[in-house]
Amino acid sequence: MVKPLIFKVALPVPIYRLFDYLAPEGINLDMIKPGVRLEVPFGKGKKTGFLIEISTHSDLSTDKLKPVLRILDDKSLLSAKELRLLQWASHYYHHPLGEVISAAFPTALRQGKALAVKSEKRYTLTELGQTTDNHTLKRSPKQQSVFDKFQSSTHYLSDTDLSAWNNNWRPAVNELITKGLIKAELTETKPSNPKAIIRNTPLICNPQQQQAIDSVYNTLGQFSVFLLEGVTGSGKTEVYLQIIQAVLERGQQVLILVPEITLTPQLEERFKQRFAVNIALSHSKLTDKQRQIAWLQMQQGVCSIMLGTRSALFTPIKKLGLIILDEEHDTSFKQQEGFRFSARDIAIVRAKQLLIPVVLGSATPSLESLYNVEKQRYQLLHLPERAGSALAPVLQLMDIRNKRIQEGLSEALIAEIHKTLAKQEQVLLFLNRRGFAPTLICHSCGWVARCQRCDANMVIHFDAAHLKCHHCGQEQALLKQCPACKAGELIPLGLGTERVEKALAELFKDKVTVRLDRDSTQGKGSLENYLEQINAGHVDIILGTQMLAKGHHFPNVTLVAILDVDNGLFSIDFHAAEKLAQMIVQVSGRAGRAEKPGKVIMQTRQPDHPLLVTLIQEGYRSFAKSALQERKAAALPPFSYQALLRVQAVDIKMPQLFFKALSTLIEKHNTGQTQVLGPIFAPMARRAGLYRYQMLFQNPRRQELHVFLDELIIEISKLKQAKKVRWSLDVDPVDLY
DNA sequence: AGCACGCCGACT
DNA sequence: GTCGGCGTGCTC
Repeated sequence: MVKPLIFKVALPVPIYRLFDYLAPEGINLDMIKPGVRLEVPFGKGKKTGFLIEISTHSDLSTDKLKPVLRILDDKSLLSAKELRLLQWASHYYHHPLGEVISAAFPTALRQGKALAVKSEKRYTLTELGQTTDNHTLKRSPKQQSVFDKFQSSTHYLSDTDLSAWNNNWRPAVNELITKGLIKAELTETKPSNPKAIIRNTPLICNPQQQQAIDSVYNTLGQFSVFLLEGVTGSGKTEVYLQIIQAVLERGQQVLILVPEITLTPQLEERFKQRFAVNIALSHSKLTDKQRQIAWLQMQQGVCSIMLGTRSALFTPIKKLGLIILDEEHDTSFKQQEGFRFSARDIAIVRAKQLLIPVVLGSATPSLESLYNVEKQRYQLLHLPERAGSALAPVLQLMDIRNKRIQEGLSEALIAEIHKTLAKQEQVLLFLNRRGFAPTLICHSCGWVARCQRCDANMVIHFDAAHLKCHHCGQEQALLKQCPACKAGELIPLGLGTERVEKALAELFKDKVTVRLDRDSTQGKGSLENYLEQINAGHVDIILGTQMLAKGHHFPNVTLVAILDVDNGLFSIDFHAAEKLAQMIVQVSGRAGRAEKPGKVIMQTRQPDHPLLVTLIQEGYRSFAKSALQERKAAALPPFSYQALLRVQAVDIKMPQLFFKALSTLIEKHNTGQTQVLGPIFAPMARRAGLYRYQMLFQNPRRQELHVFLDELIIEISKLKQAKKVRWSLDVDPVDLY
């Protein structure tokens, strides 16, 4: 008797194991390769899974196995290497393979839908819709949808669309063309001419830029990691563009990852201006359909450049020749829930696997990356000055101890603002707290408005006349009377952007202030609108939160003030100092241009704080050096490796029981040097109604830590106490909250 | 994660 | 007497 063939299938379920199915009969094994999507019965229903292995063995007896219902792809959409990368990531981050692979696919494909785009042919429709008033075409909904698809110049067309076009729409257009009433033509687009990659000419680079370009150019076709360190305005983008050009000329594709694409429309614009090739975008603001098209276009090699965020990392790419990761220090490259991967770290693994270079860019490189430079794992490319000999902004600490402060603004700062505005220049104020005030307190009895579900105070938002919890999003109407003593006056305590905005309106009556925070830029396009206003010079003072620190550049801003720099100095998380230093440098990079150097003022009550002093007197690199020394002394990353086990539950007892059951297992498996810290309460012990505990594992040897974690995960998934809590393992955590 | 099975309270 | 609460266990 012939042994039946077994398909080992990864399913998008939180289970750390593959599922065995009977292969369909009479399949051609030469055709069916790992990576193909399968429809399989699972429990009561069906699921879309991914073929991982074909075998003749199963731990279960054949009669327990169900047959595969359908093979969804005739060819795997992922290359063997791409599949292997996902398997590596699943293993490294200890996340179930099916969920990891699933995360790499666009939503529709994940759900087992057929490919929306089958044809590899592209068609161009020119000048459609030039009808005269008398001869408007009547279009059926189907025709209309085809018409809409062709509104932009070049389109990637599915077979269905093509036949819809030919059958329904083209005869009508042809008739009008014959009558001379419409100019429209659908032509097959010729493959792009490799000579016509560039629309305009590259800029002339300074020696450092040229050296950076040459260094990467010389390693094309080999694995190499570059850290491109350059301040704002040093011409990093031009370096990217010229390296990309070289890769495109080799007939290869490029993947560019950025922290938040909505903040970098100018980057996209520069790519479009420079290159005549097709560019795919991938980020969360696009529809699922748009993302899927972009995904397939990269997979099939139709687009040459993909510009995307974290999740774009897993896009299959036919001929990937280079990965660029801009603002590499940015923690949004680390996914903070579910599959907690670092797009930066996996990008390097992907590059290594494909033998291609990867360029990490930043004005404020992460300590890990600087350490890797020191260890000669990465090659440093330094762009030391602002291109066009612009001057770097001057950083200065403003001691506000014992000084009069009006709504967060010292008199000296107010004077500086006046001075700047008098020169018709703009001012940028930075306060990383939205809302009016972070606390509502009773003047009579001391009662404080707390969130019911979190260990946090409710934040006052006068704009929306609400109290809002910034941790769980819960809102309630603004209170008029103290609910505790029914007598006292309720007073807003502390400072938020709304409050400063109000103060600015009174202090600078004839000036225009805009506030940029998550609340004020809710509406679609409203941020862009504000930015336009600012750059058109209609705004005098810009006030905002963290979102100002990224991407945008305001050439007419010559004064930047960080209102409360001390806030970042006190944190239990050892990453805080690094993040603060990066924030300060990034914010100061928003200002000034060649002929108008910027000035950056930091209000502080800790003017002697070593972090601030080092940063200001000696710059980011010196700060990083001393911060790395501190990390080394404390054996913290990058001198050791960490994983954080987070556990939460509505009932406070459940995490406690969980850890109690786990502790003996940890002892049993921890035969190496893994340090176990905790369990302790998370810094915010209760959030959104859940009690949160955590346990930190640390080991100077990565391999040893991972062996331990592997064993631990197996034990946890067997643990019955684990079913009563929500637990997750965060490998290389960047946020210990 | 879903989903069903299973054993205890307020309803026609 | 039933409908349904979510605790428990399984999914090839």
